Amino acid sequence: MVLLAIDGNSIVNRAFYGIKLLSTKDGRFTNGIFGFLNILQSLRETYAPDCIAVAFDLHAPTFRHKMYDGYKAGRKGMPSELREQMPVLKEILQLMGIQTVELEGYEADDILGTLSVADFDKVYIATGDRDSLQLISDKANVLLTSTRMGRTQTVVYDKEKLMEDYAMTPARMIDLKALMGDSSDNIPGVPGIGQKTATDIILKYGGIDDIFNHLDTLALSPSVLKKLAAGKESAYLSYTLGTICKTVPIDVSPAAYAVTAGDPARLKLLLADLEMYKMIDKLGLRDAADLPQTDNATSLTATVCDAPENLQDVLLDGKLYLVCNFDCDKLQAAYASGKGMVYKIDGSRAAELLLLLADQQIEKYTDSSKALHRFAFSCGTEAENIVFDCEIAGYLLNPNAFDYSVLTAAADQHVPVPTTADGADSSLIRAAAVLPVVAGKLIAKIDDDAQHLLYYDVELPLAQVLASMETLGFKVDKEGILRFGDALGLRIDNLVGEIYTLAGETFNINSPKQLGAVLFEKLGLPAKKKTKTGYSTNAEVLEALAPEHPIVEKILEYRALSKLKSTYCDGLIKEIGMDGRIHSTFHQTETRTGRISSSEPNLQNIPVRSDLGREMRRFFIADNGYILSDADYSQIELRVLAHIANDTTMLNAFNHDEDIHATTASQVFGLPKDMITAALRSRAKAVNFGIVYGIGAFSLAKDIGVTRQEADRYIKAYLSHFSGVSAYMDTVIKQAKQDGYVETMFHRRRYLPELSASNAMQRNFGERVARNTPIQGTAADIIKIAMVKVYRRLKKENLKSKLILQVHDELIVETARGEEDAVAAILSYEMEHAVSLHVRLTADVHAGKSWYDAKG
DNA sequence: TTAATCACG
DNA sequence: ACGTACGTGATTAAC
Repeated sequence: MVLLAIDGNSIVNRAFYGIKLLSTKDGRFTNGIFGFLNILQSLRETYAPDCIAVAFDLHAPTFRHKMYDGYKAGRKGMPSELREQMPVLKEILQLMGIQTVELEGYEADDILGTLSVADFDKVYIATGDRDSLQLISDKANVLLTSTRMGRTQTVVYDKEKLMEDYAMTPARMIDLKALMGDSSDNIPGVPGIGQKTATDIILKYGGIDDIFNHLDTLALSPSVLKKLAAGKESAYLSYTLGTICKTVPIDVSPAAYAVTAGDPARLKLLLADLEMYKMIDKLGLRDAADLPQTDNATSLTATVCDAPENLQDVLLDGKLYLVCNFDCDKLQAAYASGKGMVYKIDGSRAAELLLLLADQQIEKYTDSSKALHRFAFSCGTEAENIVFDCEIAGYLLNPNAFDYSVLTAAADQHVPVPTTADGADSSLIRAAAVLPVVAGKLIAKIDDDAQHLLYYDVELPLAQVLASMETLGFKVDKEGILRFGDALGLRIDNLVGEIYTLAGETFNINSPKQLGAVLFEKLGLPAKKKTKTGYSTNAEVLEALAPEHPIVEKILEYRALSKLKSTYCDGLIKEIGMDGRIHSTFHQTETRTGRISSSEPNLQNIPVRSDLGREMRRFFIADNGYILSDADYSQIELRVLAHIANDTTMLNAFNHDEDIHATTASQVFGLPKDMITAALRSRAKAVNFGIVYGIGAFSLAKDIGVTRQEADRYIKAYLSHFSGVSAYMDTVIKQAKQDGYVETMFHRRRYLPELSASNAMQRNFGERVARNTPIQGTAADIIKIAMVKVYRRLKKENLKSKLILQVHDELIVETARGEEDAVAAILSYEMEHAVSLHVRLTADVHAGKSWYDAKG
């Protein structure tokens, strides 16, 4: 019989500190449980144990005080975020059919010690605690695990490996600890003797009895001998404290630890409640009975059949419920659910499906409407009347989630998912089968959360706008980019040569590690900052270093140019389609704040701040017969803040068309407007940014190069003069702590489990996010509304001009010649009138042949 | 796969 | 005492 004996407290601690805080929507933390179960499963796979025991501490306070990693110094005990997970973990283990062991007055490792000498053929002791290495024997191995950044590593210790790493037998590990002590365990050891000395002594003379019985004959330095003599009593006490008990009165019969069937149905329910859907699959529980519905077995099998001759017959109450799989915009397979069965529609019937999609009368429910819109566009038609998109609904309900698939939503909403005969499309079939019920549940929640308008009038229509932008793409001058890239390449080659000469050697300049070695070791420049892995070599550090050595400036230029070449020239060239245009993907359910993101390629971070970088935009052009119209909001986030905070000073400034940074400067520095210099205005601008981001004096000081105290004064002055903002910052956090989430003006929601973290850093982060998200998110809501309005106007007025890009506060329309004025009027009107605030919104519109020219 | 860096709003 | 502003995505090196 093989036993896997797990130190529950130790492993769950490793998991807790090694994985960032995860929580369910309603704020229950789950990262410790999640990590523990992952480690448990991987150990089960590797060692295939017949028996499992998970031991937990339940020690009387007077017994050995073991502190856990991460709060050794604090002596506070387990943080509440972890403590609350322990009973749930124990319940899960019970439902898994795994024995947990705890006994008053004993720690987990005493229980492990006892089991390690029980009547098993092999015992694997899983722990994160090196103390247990003393338990190694011929049949007992220690699996020492560590978790960092969500990844677990396990080192197997048997006698040989212990000898290799520590040159000790298991029993000598106790002697080692008796001499060197262990601060995290409150084991004193011999004062003044550390690991190195202790190891030396033990290797030469043996255990503490051998040492102390012959103390006067040992060939050791006088100071060490003196310390040993003085610490004898402490050493023996430490030996006792450090010895793991192997005689805990627990059941040691192997049969008691055999893994039983447990209760898969309740386990599945509990894991679903914890929103650990992947874990349900991982533990093989996907097909476990669904508890609330166990008596209704017939409804739990999806019946799949070929679509009827007339596709209209797949409708359910006149509605189309559709789950699709597209590849390169081509329909691979679609499944529609209705009338108690699931219909398969394959690619050959794409044309018929399109007719259904284009039918204004039929309401469509889907897993991803953007894909449907793209499909329709690519076939030269449009998908009409899509009333439900599962992905978007899930995103609005909780933008912190990992995926928004129909099956995840079903699990989330406790909708029983049917099984199917195994097939490649199994998940599509099951998703289609539950889509009507899932849609009903999610829509009810959307309404509960006051997100009706956001869902139906903003996000659903926006999906079509994004699909259109993706389909249209942005025309680029490929030859121009190639030429620019070649020119950059030449200059880069020269720089590389100069850098090698100045360094006196060749090395990989792209490697921060090698670069650090050259700058800070070989050339002896002063290292200002360190990263986890070595010296920091970022632009901020290098700029400060530039006067010290001519190589630094070369490196900065090299960095800038190679970034331009690799990311923008080479990177964009790869993404140019057969039509000479770049078709980025726009993500509608990616960001926590409600913004859109762009990838493959990212068109939202094309350079603009530096002169050379901005040149890239000359290659983003309009088609023949078109020009580009570019409209951007002026200070939209600060205007949103003025509105939300209802701050009279700020509202006045905006409504009188004042320069907001100058106004801030005048308030913060107590000077009349005409005494505000460019430098003061620039500082005030940084203060305004800081306010939007959630401000800290340190960062502000770093940003504008004043002392911390100075920055602190600016912030205090700001808040005293902008009392509305000051009040908003307080109330939003109070509200967030009370509700567990923050909202934008249009009820876009973001849950903030960080706010109840006991770790001050995490909590501070939560507070900054609470201050920032309603601002950034409301601005995102507003431009999304504007996009839908602009798109509709262009369409309604039969203009050839099309919206092709959004960059957070900026819209770009590829404008047909002759439509310039109409487009400019539409952009500025719809952007400025997207919503009605207490401040005017203003948008600046410019036109030009390239993005470079069109950007004011 | 993660860390460092840097591009954008 | 400790770390240090919000939100993204791409590239490179190195494990």
